[in-house]
Amino acid sequence: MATIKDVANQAGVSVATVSRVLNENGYVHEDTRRKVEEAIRQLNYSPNEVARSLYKKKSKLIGLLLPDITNPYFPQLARGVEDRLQENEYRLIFGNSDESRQKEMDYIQTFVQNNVVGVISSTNDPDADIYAGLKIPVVFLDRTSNDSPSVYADGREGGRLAAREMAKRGSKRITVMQGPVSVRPAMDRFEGAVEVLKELGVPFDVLKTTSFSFTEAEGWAKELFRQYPDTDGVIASNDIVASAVLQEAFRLGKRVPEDIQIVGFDDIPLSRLLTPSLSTIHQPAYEMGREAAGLLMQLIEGSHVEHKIIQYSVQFIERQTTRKVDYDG
Amino acid sequence: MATIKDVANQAGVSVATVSRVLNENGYVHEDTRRKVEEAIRQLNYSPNEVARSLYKKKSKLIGLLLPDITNPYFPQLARGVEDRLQENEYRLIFGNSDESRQKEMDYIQTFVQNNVVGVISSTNDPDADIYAGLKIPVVFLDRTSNDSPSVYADGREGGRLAAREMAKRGSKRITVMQGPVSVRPAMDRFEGAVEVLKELGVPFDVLKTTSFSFTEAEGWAKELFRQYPDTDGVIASNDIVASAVLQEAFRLGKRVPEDIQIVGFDDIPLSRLLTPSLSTIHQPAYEMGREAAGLLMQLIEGSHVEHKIIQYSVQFIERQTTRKVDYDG
DNA sequence: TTGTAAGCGTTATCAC
DNA sequence: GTGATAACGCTTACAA
Repeated sequence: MATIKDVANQAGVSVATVSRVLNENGYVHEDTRRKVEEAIRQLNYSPNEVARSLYKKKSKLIGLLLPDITNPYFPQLARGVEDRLQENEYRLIFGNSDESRQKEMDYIQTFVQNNVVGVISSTNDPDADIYAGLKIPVVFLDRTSNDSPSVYADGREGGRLAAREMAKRGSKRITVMQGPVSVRPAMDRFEGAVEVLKELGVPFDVLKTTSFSFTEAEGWAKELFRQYPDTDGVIASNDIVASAVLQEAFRLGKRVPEDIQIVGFDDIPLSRLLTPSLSTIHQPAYEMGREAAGLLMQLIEGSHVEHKIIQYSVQFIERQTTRKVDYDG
Repeated sequence: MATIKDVANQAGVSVATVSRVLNENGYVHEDTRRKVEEAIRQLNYSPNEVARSLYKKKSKLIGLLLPDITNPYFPQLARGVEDRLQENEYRLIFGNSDESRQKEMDYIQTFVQNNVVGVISSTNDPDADIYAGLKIPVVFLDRTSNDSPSVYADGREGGRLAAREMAKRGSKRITVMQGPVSVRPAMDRFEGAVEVLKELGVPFDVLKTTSFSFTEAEGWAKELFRQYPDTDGVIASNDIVASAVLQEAFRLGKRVPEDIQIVGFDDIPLSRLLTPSLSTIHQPAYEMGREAAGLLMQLIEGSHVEHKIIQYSVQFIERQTTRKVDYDG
């Protein structure tokens, strides 16, 4: 690979001059600029970001930490982040934490070791020391904490919405699936749902689950119907689990939504391709990713940031796993 | 952040000594080692990877280029890659190419600028100059080309399998969905299917599609039944499209698999959660990702590499969108 | 066994 | 306008 020195030689100038044309600062005569640019072209030179980073103590790298990209909700967040970042030439060092504290710390450490200028994280513990001690901006995505910059969706309201829509559509014996307690959005949803159900006086049961994994989803679904065989409405902890419940309901010969209604969470792309298509609570994942990236870049570039905590509202997407209502309320 | 110099001061030794204990090379007295380690601990020091990378012209970073992580097949590849790499402390700079040549080149360039030691790419054009010109090892994943190192699945055989199983189960008027022509595995599947269908003399039609996107999948499905309303078997180009076809079939009142059989490709996690669950051609995506990472690391570490091209075999997963056969053949 | 110093490819300061 | 040169944090000859 050609270095700035090679370019300088080729153009018959000093490295300082080359650096000036590269960074478009300082004076440089039009003729020399042309010579330099020509040399750059000839040598197909492009600057070594590592050397830059070392000197400036700043890179064009950003660390992204997600729980598990294998859960279809996260790729959308990731794409939003990436697309927005890419517009400003930032690149991503990416890692999955699997909700493991250790992995999370390891990744954060290598982010720092590689001079990343900012971090976007969907951690379960935004208040952990690792984050507090960071000297670079951090934006929490799909998570929130006190007044740290964060972008997230209103899970609690999502839970309320789900419960309200179920009740409105006549479910009388609802089962609320409670996601992992350590995952904040999961708890928010759960609490929101319970809040409304109590308020409305609708009887309900709770099924605790401890993961969102595909493999376990089927297990939760079976467990659900084993424990509550005559539930007529399920508020699932996310769309994956909802899909498993839907499938299990069919296996048991129940009609959806006639015998049992189901609502999911997230609105992952596949939920509309199910049959019946899945009613769910929509979160604008892609947009949230973009927003987090935008916020982070503002923080990095030091401009004054107005709203450091951005809450997106969620939306009930009526599809076919819930019944129709022809009145309003 | 503390530097090696701080550690040296704190321990009352030179930076060279610190470096020696860090890298466990050269002689260092047990007592000094202890002093240094103590200083490291006290200062919570961890070496600057950027400086290392600059000096050694080698980082612990690897570039991963995937078409679109939003397609549920790719996260599995990505996880395989990441998990394997992580065992050896390599980290990932990650990008989505969207099958765009420009984006691809941009990413490859920044990979190089950041001193990555290797690249894993699912490009549509492994023979492009960008790759040929790279001075670092490249492994093609889910793709292959001549004798460049690659890890991929036998798409052609997948296509044959799909066709054979459809025919065996009695579909008489098959529609083969042809994926994007620029995507090699898609073409392989297609050709494999056509090969067998011709061989067997089963009449078939072809529906050309140009993407794997969720949003367009529904369009292809509608188009399929518009053009070939009485097809009784669909070989879809992947599971996403297959799901859309399944849904559309229901909408049109067709019974699956009685009236029409459907086979997908990839075996993404959600395919088994559909109802009826989707029969499909399984590719060991996670394993392939791991393998690609392992191969790349061998290449990086310069050890002799035996089989540079690794083809995985695929497998027909019989689920509920195909009929049962109680004889064999 | 340990220290000194050169060098990795940049940028920025300061002369000229 | 342009060119030396120090500095960024590390590793590795080479000396001691």
